[in-house]
Amino acid sequence: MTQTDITPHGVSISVTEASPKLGRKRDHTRDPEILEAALDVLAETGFDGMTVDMVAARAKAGKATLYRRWPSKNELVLDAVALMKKADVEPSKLPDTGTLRGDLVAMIKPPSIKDGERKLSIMAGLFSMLWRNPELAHAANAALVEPRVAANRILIQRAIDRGEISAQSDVETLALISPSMAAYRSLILQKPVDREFLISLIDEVLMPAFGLRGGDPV
Amino acid sequence: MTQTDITPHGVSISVTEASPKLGRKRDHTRDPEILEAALDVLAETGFDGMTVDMVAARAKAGKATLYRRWPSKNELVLDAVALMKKADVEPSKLPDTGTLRGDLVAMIKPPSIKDGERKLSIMAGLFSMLWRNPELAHAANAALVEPRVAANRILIQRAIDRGEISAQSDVETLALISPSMAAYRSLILQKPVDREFLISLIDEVLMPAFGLRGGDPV
DNA sequence: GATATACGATACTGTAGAGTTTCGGATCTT
DNA sequence: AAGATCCGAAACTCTACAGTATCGTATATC
Repeated sequence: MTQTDITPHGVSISVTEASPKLGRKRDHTRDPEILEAALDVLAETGFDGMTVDMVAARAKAGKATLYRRWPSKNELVLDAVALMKKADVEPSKLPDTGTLRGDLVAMIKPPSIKDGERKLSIMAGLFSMLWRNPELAHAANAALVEPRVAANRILIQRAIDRGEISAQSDVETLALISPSMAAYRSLILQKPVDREFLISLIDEVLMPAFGLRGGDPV
Repeated sequence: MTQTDITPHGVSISVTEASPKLGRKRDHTRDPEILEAALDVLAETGFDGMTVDMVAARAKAGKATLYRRWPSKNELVLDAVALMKKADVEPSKLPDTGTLRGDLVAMIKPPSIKDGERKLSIMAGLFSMLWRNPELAHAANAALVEPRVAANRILIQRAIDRGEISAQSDVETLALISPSMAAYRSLILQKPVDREFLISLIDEVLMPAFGLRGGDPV
């Protein structure tokens, strides 16, 4: 399971599997580039606005090359979304400031905000598709949202463990607040999910919901 | 401004405006039926999956009839979404139980839940479209979400006025919590926004955020 | 360096659906 | 009742795009 072994989506095209004694090997090193291009186009135009030609052009690849690797636009997008999982937050890299609020604030550094914005764009682009494709809906949630929710879960659990917040707290619901409101704000209100918003979210909603008071030290 | 004067979307097609001395008048009484059919199809298949033929079939109308009234599928959908505004919650009909929690719980009676589900379906169907059409995004928010947020604002303001919750409460942010989390749960998690969820939302998130304790008397 | 193969570019095919036109029948107006 | 106009149905055109096929070029393997 190497790093480059990304998302073969299980579809083996070559049935004959003839022995390639001579010639050129299939260059799979460009797969991630193509998938990233697909994500860009997806985020910019949405699934239905997105054409395979756009993706090919963006990746400077031939359309035929894309079809050599993915049997359809659907599979391409599915793989592209799956690629996002690589950005999973490692538990060991989570902030550990000693207070829940400190941890939450530490989570919203600029690179994280930008990453979040891209994920929301991709999510928005997927939506019409999502509605008719439960498999994709699940994959999208797993790749785009669940990592952040999982991180929140860990931070909250830590706060419970050190007695900062009540052990009766509903971790599952609480971990969903921030992603929920960020998604709504971005996807529906089409307003930016910036530091100011996230801070006010922490102080106005999250901290009270944890039974704590929001603070000013940012 | 009569009741039936729904959504002329400002496009006057008849340039000549010749005097129709004889014959049959255009039957605009069916416009709402057609728009409701459009909303149904939209909720079921999403904007991009929706075809004008589907809408015509559902409304038992000819496709030509639709195009006689709306210049394009876009305008049709725009008008259909605008139609939803009719379901605006009248402030005078809002519950007034004496406590904020009582009011909030009273808001989630079954018919309201069903209405909310339909709105979320429509919202989901619109999404890919929304992404490329800010005008529609605004109209959708105004018609589908804003009414509920406005109702929440009123309930919260009342609670402030009678001293139940702090006057420093951020009404705007707090009014958004419930719609945000409901939308996220439905659109992204594709889980039902049912009474159980809404109650736990009130008790686990809203009430603490208001500085109150959730109660059991449902 | 020869050769087989993958590559990017581009031309092509097939289909689905937006929007138009046509037409016989229904219905409002006088 | 008569005539003008609207209706639903269905056939039609046109365009966009998914997916395929072709071709000259580039490159890895031998």
